[in-house]
Amino acid sequence: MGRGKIEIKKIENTTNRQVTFSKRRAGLFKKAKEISILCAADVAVIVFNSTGRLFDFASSSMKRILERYRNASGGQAWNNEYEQMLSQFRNLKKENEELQKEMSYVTGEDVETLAPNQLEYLEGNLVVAAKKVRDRKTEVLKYERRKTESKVTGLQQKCAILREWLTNPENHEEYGITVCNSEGPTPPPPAFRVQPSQPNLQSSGY
Amino acid sequence: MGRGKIEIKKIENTTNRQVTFSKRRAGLFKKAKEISILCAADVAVIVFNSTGRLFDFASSSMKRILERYRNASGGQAWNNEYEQMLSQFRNLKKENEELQKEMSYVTGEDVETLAPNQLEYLEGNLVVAAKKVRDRKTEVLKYERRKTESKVTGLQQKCAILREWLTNPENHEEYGITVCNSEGPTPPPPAFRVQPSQPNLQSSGY
DNA sequence: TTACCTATATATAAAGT
DNA sequence: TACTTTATATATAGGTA
Repeated sequence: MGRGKIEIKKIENTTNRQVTFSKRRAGLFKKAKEISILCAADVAVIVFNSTGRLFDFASSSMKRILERYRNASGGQAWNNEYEQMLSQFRNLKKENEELQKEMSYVTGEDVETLAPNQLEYLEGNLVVAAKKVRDRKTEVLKYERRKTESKVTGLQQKCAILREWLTNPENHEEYGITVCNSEGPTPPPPAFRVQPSQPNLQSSGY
Repeated sequence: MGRGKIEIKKIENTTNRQVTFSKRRAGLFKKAKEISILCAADVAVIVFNSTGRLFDFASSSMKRILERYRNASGGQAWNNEYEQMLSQFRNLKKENEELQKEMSYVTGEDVETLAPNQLEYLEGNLVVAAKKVRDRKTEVLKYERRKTESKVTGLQQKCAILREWLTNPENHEEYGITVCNSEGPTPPPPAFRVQPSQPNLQSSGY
């Protein structure tokens, strides 16, 4: 339809291509509108031109048509992002429910449903956990005591040095800043990590 | 274009409408294909006919075009469902991480990061939980013992009756099936619910 | 439905302005 | 570059099979 017949293949001349695009886009949208009115159809057209610009037409709400499309196409041609998140979401939800259930067991709140042998096992775990916590508490307290003691020792040494200075003022230069900064010979604690209040726990192994 | 001109308004004759729909749908998709080839455009067309059936055309992957549309339209015309799920997803994830952290504390696995007073508190909770579980276990065991005892009593009664029958065979008809089914007078347990191994825990209150 | 026919309405390629 | 014109290609309404 035009002065000459054209082959359906990419128009290489840029200007020409843009002109044709504008004309045909208008035609396409007009046709879409007509079929939607004539046949009571719901139509959406989405077009990106070769430079990536978006043009769209929808006979009603684009949002609604796309939602409807997602339902009708059975999630088949839906975007990965959505599907992936949906599946991740379900997994998370399941995991969450299990965690909450376990949590309710482990706090002794929802144990009415458990059989005697399960109760036995749970009790054992709780006792072990309590012991671990108690042991750790002891360890920490011991470490802090040691730290404090070494601080005391350090201060005592410092005092001794100061006293020495007062007694023999001519030896001042022999002791430098070194002495003043030393707070004691206590070694760092075994595997003692202090982290901020929100540590990242990725592993679920317990 | 056709034998006669038609007004652009809904075609009331159903057959006619369906025929026109088929023809124009084919035309629309053809035009969409042509513009996509001629102008190197990316085109998607979605059509629902008046009975709700879906027809679609995409010059490349429908999935990709819709994703691209979502980005290009700035999420404006995106479906609520997605946004809502995204926010729910984030909440769940956060909740999940917290639960896992708590779980790791409560099993005594990840207590290195806790301060002495936190350890003290945790230990207290664990001891309380262990006691609750132990108490429940005792309760269940007592209940089961009672049940067994009443079963024994029932059987003893049955035996007595059978012995009685053997002694005085002429009184058989006085005792019916009733006696044989009675397993004892034990009342139902106080708030004792036995559920299958995977109970549904919907409430998160604890 | 589905496909074919054909007169006509429309769309549009290319040229003009 | 953008609008108008115009010759021609295409789409399709209304039939028929």
